[in-house]
Amino acid sequence: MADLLWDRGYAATSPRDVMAKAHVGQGSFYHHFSGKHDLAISALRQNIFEGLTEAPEDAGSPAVDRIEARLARPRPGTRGCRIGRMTSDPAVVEDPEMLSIIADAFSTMRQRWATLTAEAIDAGNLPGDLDPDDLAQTFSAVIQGGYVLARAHGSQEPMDAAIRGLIALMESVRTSGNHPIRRAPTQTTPQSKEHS
Amino acid sequence: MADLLWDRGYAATSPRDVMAKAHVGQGSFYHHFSGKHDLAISALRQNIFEGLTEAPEDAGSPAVDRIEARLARPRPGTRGCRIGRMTSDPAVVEDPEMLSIIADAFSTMRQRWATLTAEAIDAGNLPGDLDPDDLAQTFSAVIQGGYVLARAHGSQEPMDAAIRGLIALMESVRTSGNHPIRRAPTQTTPQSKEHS
DNA sequence: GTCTATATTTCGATAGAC
DNA sequence: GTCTATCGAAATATAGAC
Repeated sequence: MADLLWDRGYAATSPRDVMAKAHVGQGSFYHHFSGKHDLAISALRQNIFEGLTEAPEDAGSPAVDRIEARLARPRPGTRGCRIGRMTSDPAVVEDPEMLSIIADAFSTMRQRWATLTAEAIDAGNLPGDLDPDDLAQTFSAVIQGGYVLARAHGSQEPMDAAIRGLIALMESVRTSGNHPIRRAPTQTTPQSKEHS
Repeated sequence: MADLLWDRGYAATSPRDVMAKAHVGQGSFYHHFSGKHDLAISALRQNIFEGLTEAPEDAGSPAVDRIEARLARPRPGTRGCRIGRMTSDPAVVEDPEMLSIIADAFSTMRQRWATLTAEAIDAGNLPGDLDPDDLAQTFSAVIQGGYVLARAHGSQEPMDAAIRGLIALMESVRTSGNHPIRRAPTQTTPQSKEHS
């Protein structure tokens, strides 16, 4: 069902479609799952697991480069995001269980972006007055919005353009860093949270 | 039907729902419209007209300020975008007529952003190496993605955060402008497209 | 466990009275 | 123009044979 959930959404996917695609009868279906909702929960969890599983970037490069590499990661846009598209389906949003699974997925992504962004700021490659949590949502939003634009135009290009625009902004605000060459083996420049 | 199209989507909205909401019988419905699809086209056009109708910003302020003001415009996020949400509905995307109406709407928005961005670059308030068309898609994407995040969390906050993050980036890349005080009444600094 | 009926409701639309 | 009655198909699920 995972594929059908992604392509057709929850409300528009019937058990009949699932059974046809899986080449099973109704008996099998209702033996293994209590109904459409039960199966959808399983399929949703699987889609989210796959959507959140990403190849890690080169751990050695600066955080700001890892941000840009992650933003620029190829994403087939015209199919839409298997997680984000769920939010348009009222039957999903009105279901507390499904909605919380989706909200958790986006929270996980936001946390990843925020950590990376905070790293980049700490490294001195992004201005210190930027808020990592806000920027994290901006990154998520550009990707999610990119999917929407790609589907609206039936083309990958608008999504790529949106991400290019964001990366160009990132490059424009990029700062030169903490000058690690001048970093002495003793105390570095005094930072605030020195303890813990 | 416009409201139902926004809230429930195309596929999930039945003529029965529409007739109940409008307090009319089936006879009236099928007398004025040839069917569900016909009515949806009308409702979609109306929603897009309303979605594209915006109060103009203060014409006297710099273009970069008008961009930020337009980005920060209040948008009730948890209902989603009445245009963007259509792209999740396969029945809409697979219909060439509806899809082209939606694609045109996004093209109109992109054009508006691109014009504003080009103005800001010409005024010297944004770096000249930024691409107005790419940035225009970035702006659209942050807004569309903001809607997705707001619906995923059932809260306005993620959308506001995403837009705050983008505006903070804009402020960081903002440049001091063309120094209009030094602008002489004769020829200004030579620009490329002086003819036409 | 998997299959084939069957039940109930809704969908999208048509027919025909008024 | 607007109404009620009705149709054929699909959605979601249950019943019961094998």
